[in-house]
Amino acid sequence: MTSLLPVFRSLPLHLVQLSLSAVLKCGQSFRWTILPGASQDDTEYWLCLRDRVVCLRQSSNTLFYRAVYPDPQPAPTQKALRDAETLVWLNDYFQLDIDLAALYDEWTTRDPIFAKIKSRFQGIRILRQDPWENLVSFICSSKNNIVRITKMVQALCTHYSPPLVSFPGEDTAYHPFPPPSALAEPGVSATLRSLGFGYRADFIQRTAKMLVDAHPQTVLVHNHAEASEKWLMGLRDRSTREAREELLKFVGVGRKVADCVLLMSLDKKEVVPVDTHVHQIAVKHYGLKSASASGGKKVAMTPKLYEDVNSKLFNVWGEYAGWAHSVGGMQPESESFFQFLTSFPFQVLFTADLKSFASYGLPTPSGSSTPSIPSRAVDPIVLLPTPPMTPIPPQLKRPHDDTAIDMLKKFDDDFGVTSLAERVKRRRRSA
DNA sequence: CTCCGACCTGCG
DNA sequence: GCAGGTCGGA
Repeated sequence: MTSLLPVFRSLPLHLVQLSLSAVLKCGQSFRWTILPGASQDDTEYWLCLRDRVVCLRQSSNTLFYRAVYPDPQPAPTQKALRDAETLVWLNDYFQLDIDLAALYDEWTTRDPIFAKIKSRFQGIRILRQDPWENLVSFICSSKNNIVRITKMVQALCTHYSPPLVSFPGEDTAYHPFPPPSALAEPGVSATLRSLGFGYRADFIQRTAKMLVDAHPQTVLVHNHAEASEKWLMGLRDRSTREAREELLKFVGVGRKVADCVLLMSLDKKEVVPVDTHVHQIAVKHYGLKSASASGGKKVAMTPKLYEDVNSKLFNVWGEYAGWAHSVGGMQPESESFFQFLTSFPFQVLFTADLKSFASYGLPTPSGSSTPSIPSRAVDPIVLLPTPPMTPIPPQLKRPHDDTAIDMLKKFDDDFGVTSLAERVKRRRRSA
């Protein structure tokens, strides 16, 4: 089994430019499989594309990549081509031509609030995702949380797209994201409801049908993008306003979802999607005038308010405001911040790997400021073992000491909030 | 054009 | 009873 996995190739890339542990679980893409290793840089991230499963691993200064195919024994020339393709995909998906360090510098200059939090959240960048997958994923996101969205997207793939690769002795096969035509059939809606999609089931089926009807398939080529997917991709070349207008025609797609898609798959880097938490952050940290006097409790997100928040943050952060929001949105008020803190890889860090916090762009425990980088990061490509597919040990699922709570208190102090430590305690008690 | 309730499911 | 939203009718 292990022998079927190709060796890793390496790409020089500093953690400042990309932090997989932060980016792949922060609510942009919901389809990455996390295979935890003994330590953080043994962790692997797997994503099933149309024709291959991409596997990534990261050390402080290197990104490691390989891909697994349905046909594991290609001709040598084919093999080289595949590696080249994977590298091209990586560059595109992570937008590695964009210098994130330079952007952080610019946001630091423009925004003292950003300057204060940036060291904790290094390497957070916007992915350049597939528009169709992105659209469906965010239709799922309304009134929802990351964990459940992840389950829904996974269910979508296993039920509506044939497995691309599977491994003997493992129960999980890897499925690509299903094409629009697979979700456009009338029966899909009922099936998705039975899978727990709730009211989003109808949105997804109807959106898929609208797309397929408007851009019918003339020729079906296996593993290739359908006409409607290409049309969606073409929105990258339209203006932000035009592209948004098109997206808003779909059911289940309001301003927030449309803006997420514009930012995360249609190259509209200046767009800041506004949710209730981003709104709160804009009021608290960026002096947005609160609509409801001093109370500031629950204000309905009207189109006008949306525009106010949106343009306010654009003015603060500038041309790459949407990218800045993915970092600035990681403030203690934000739900994504909380989910990020309590999500799996983070919790293992809390308990198992405190010394290397800084290397993951995460808060360093007071006292230690030196990120300890494992020395074998120099040449781990062939030597690294295949990551274990064992489930997460139960004792690692929750912090077993109070270190995590202490760190959260430090966050609370720094930001003048009192919620995080309490919320984690509550959550732990109920677990 | 703004306001308001309903909508699935899951978790506190 | 409410959640990172959207729809449709008043």
